[in-house]
This record gives sequence, C-alpha cells and structure tokens, in this order.
Amino acid sequence: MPDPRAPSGASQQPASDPAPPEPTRRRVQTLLEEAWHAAAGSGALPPLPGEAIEAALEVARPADLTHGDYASAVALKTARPLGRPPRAIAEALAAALAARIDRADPGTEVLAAVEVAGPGFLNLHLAPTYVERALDAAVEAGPAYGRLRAVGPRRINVEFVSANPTGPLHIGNARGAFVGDLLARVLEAAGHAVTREYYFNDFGSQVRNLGGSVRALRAGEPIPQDGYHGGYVAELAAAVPQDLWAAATAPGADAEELLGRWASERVRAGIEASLARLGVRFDVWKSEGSLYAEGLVAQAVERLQAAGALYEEDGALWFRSTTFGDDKDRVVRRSNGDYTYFGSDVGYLVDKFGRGFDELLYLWGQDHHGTVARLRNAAEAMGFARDDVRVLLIAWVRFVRDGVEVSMSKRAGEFITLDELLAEIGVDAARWFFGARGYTVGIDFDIELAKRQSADNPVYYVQYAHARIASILRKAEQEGLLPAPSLRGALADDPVALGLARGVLRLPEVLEDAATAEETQGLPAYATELATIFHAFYRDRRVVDPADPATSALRLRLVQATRLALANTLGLLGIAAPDSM
RNA sequence: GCGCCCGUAGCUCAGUGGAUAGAGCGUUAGGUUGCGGACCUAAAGGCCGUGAGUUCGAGUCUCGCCGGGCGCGCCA
Repeated sequence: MPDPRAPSGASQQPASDPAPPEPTRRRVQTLLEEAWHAAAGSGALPPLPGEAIEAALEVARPADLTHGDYASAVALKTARPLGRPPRAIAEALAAALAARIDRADPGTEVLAAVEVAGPGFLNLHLAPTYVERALDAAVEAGPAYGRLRAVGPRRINVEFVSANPTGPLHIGNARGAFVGDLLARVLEAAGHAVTREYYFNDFGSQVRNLGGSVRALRAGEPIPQDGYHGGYVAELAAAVPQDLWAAATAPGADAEELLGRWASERVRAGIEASLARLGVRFDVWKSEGSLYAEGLVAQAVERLQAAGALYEEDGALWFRSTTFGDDKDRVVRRSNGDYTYFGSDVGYLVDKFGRGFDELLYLWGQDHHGTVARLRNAAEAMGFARDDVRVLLIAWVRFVRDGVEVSMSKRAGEFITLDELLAEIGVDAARWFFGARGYTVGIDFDIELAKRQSADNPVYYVQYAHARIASILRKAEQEGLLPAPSLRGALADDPVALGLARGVLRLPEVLEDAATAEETQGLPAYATELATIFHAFYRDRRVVDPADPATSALRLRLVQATRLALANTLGLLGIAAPDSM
C-alpha cells in the first residue's frame, strides 16, 4: 500500500525549487498587527488579546481599486468593544503605519501609503518597489510560484468518485472526479499532504448482479430484468477467459460470484484508464472486501462496543446514532450476520485514521447526505474528532437534451459515458466547466449546448493570453531582446504595468482562499481576470520595441511573470497552457 | 410530514458581514498601415425568490413563507 504521507505524483515538486515567496496579503496583515502593537505601545490604542486582533485584522481586496490594494475594516469591527469611534482607531493605526513607512529606507517597505476613508476603513497602498521585488521573487520561484507553506499543514485523505465498478463512468460521475481532483491539487499546492483515494465495492449484491448478467449473456440466455443491460456487458461476456468460464460453469460453482469478481475488476481497470485520460490519478484504490480481509470492520465494531455505542435488537447490531443527534439509530450488522454498508464505512474510517491522516475528506453525491450524520457520529463515538471527518456533497448534474431531462441508468445501459463527453468537448473545457462552478449548485447539463458553447468557453480566452505571451517572447528573441534580470524600476511610473503586476501577485492569495474554503471556483475566475488585464496591457503597451531595448527588457520580464502566473493557475486546474493555438 | 442543498442580469454562473452587486455568453454601437482580432472599448440589461429579524453595515447571518432538487431501508 502506498505511503499516505507521500505527495501524489502530479504535483510532486523537485527539491531544487526554492521555497515559495510569502503571499503579499500575509505580509500586509502582519504589518497591520505590528501597527496595532506599536500603537498600543505608545498608548494610542489599548492592547487586544492576540486572537481577537488576528480575526479582526483581516485585509481584503476592495471592490474599488482606487481604494488601495488592500483594505481593513478592523476599526469598524473593534469600535464597539473598545468604546471608541471607528475613525479614531483607524487614525491611530494609520499613524503607526505611516511612521514606519517614514522610518524605512526607500525601496524596502511593503506599503507606500495609508489612508482612512469613509466610516473608518483603512486603505493600504502597496509600494511599487515592493511589487517589483515580489515579482522578481515570483519569477525566480518558477513552477513553485503560487504554492504556499501551509500555516497548519495537515495530512488529508481525499476520497472521491468511488463509483461501484459495475459499469463505465458516465457524465454523472464526472463532476465528482473533476471537483475532487481539483480540490486535491489545491490542498496540495497550499502545503498539505494529500492522498487521493478511490473506494469501491468488489463483493456486494451489485457485483453479483453484474456477474449474473455476464453469465446469462455468455450462456445465450436473456439478461434478467434487473440485471445490467449496457453494451459493455456484451463486451465483458465475450472477453471471459475460457478457464474462468469453465470454473464458473462447473457443478456447484458460484458463477455470479466468480464472474462478478472478474468483471468488476475489469470494469475497475477501465475506470482507472478513463480517469487517467482526464488527468485524474489515485494513490490508493481501496476495496470494500479488503476492509473485511484486514479485520478492520470487526476492529471498528469492537471500538464502538467498548464505547458502549452498540446494542442488539431483533437480532441485529445497532449503533446509537441518536445519542449524537441523529434522528434514528443505525444498523451495523444485520440479523443475518452480514454487515451493512454503514458497517463497512465505519471500518473504513478506522482504516483511514489508522494510516495517520489528520483529516478525511469525502466527496459524495448529494443523494448520500442522509448518511453524513451517522458517519461523523460514529467517528465521535470511537473517539475521533468529528470535525476531522468532512463530507462535501456534490450537487446533482441533470442531463438534458433540448431542454428535456435524460434519465441515466447504469442498469438499463442508458447513459453518456465520460469518454463520450470528452470526445465531444475536450478535457480542458470540461475541467473548466466543472471547476468554475461551486459544487453545491445543481447543474442542468445539455450535451448539445455544451458542444456549441465549448468554443466560447473562457478557458480558451485564458489559453490564448498564454499563447500570446509565448509568441511575444519568441518574437523578442528573434529581435535579440531578452527579459531584464530584474523588474527594478519598471513599475513606479507606469500604472498600466503596475496593474498587471498586482494581478500576477494575487495568485497565492487566490489559492489560499480556495484551500481554506475548499472551493475551487476562484481559480478560473482569477485566470480570466488576469488574462483580461494582460490583454488590456497588450493593447496599451508595446512589449517588443527594438528602438527601446531597455523598456522592452523590463516589459518582457513583466510579461514573463504574467505567463508564469497563468501557466501555474492553469496547471493547478489541470488544464494545458499552450505556447500556440 | 421531517432533513439537507439551491434560488443573483435574457442565458450559464461568481460574489471570506463592509464602500457604487460582478464575469462569460447573447444583444447594440465602435476599434487593427505596431509584438497573435480566439483580441480590445463602450452601452443596454438587477425590488439579489419573498416577508420579518440581528447588526454601525445583510446578496452574505437567524426565522417564516414560496419555488426547484435530493434524501428519509436490517439497499448500496
């Protein structure tokens, strides 16, 4: 079994990469904290407990950029508890920050100006020289630019897709695949150790049912009505090896079991291949059967038993979920001696925590929401922290064709496969489509509409910006122009260039927000915004100008940094960053 | 009936309690004798489902209602 602590392949980072630079927002926040302490030291402000300051001292990007690069509402938030007018608090902080700026050597300070505005907002303006230095650091960080050192790094198990291997993945599974993979990438880049895990059932009634369908088809009998009817079943039946077929049809053999096991493993391998085509890879494939083989379910039941959380009734073993607020108790082991699906889940929980994870992230379909409470309750009963068990419910995707819902049924064989979807709209457009939306909103997915719209997908707008920059850099090289080794002096007198630079600097903050919220849609939004800023810059500023090599070199450096931010953002999204289109 | 999720521009969707609610598509009117026009500029388009409440401040938090989705098994 792979080491859960090892980072997964896709985002493994060469040890030679320098440490990522500290995000600007964190620096500004630190400055604000220091300003408060300075003001408290001189008696201008009362001291606050550290925690309270930290919560209130958040800085945000103002909607109106003339209000500065960052804004703080700390004076408004603390006015009441301190019993002081907000503007007075803001003035005291502004004075402390201004004193610091005055004392600093020119070109070393992060902030250039601070002002109090409106009812007591504190508007903070970055120093252009700081932006120049920060961008130089970004270019030097290269592929690592945007990545973070987590404030509290965790070992996170992300379990997603986990569709039963009774048929190929369809587009209903696609959303979970993209969202889970994206979230895993985001958490990894934010400095956490992530393991991607796929859980599947290899011995339940559905697998037997699949085996029965394969058997029937192979034997030339009609498939049972409640069996599986998709075209892939015929392919499976035709592919059954001779010796397996002989074993399955021998007297006394359990054909459904034997064929089901074989077929589900074959289907599982197909699922793995489909996912790989999406750029989605898993570190661990965990089967439900292995939980029993390793005695994990029994272990979990003992733990619950020892905690007094189980009782027997009507011959079944029940978990006292109501003790923890559930509306009914839940059966762990049926009266026939078989464990329930919930029983497996509890064993799996013990398995995951036993492998050393701090946090278990589950991505489940919205239809499983009813089972969230019992899982977290069981975790609590066994002595784990229920908050370390996090379940994200992915909203449903309804498939419509010309406005009419298309019902998808794996059993009936009526569904659009993931592979078919990708053949129609491509991986990049599909990744963007699902990554740009919150996972809690239901989607009506019209395959015909998606085909028409894929050409208008904003992903191409972003890729185009990247390709355009690549083209500029090629052109410059032909002209014998190279990017300057440093941006020093490039931004102070050019607001257009400064605006682009500030856009580049936002990447680590966007990533940090995405990781904190466990939401990914900020990344596509950021990529679109940065591409827009770049296109406007391109219109207003000529980058390659043989008549002015000095300015060209500085702008090439800036454009290089922009390309890096775009490429790294697209990389996080698992989307190609082409040099030409 | 109970529980969870969703409701924002014509459409698809963003919007960590903060300043004048945004983007893409679509519509309308413009833009290239310079590095990629898959681009750029501008306009029109909003009782943020609805009613109360909390707050200095609500699209965001609380409660009710309306509309939609999904659940409520000794199935998985």
